[in-house]
Amino acid sequence: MKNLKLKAARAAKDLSQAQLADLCGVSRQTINAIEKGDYNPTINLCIAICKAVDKTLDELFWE
Amino acid sequence: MKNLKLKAARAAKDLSQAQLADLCGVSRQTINAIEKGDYNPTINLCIAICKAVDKTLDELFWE
DNA sequence: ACATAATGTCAAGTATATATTACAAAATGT
DNA sequence: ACATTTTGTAATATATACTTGACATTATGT
Repeated sequence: MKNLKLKAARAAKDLSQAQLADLCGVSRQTINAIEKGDYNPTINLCIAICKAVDKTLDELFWE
Repeated sequence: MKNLKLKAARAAKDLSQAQLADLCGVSRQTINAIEKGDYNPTINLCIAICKAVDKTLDELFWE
């Protein structure tokens, strides 16, 4: 399932997938895949993403 | 860094590492390593752990 | 003191998260 | 219309999460 909460949070910060990837130290494809929902990132990456877009784990990754 | 919040939550449910591992569908060693803090589990496993011990991601995996 | 359960840890294997390169298709701005 | 940025999506490669099996150590109960 797509992660629309992440997509929205990223939009709210006016970041492209590439910029967010850069902030998190991962590739753009990884961010793309996470938003698209077809994989299972590590908790450390989730935390890095949360910090970059100013959200918490529960806000972005809890159903 | 050790995850003492997880250790406490597991204790509060009176679950052994092996029992928790079973509930989450992973090996005991994986739970042990996560509590010990030397690795970086996937978000799906974190969510499974949270559900098993009745906590949220922020409660167990946010600093 | 003994038995058993729970935890810590190691080595070798398998599965999968993530990287890299590359290209096509949508958006967006001018 | 054109140019540029952004996004979607492959293929192949590498790092690492997780497994299995095994043994040692520390708790817990009787």
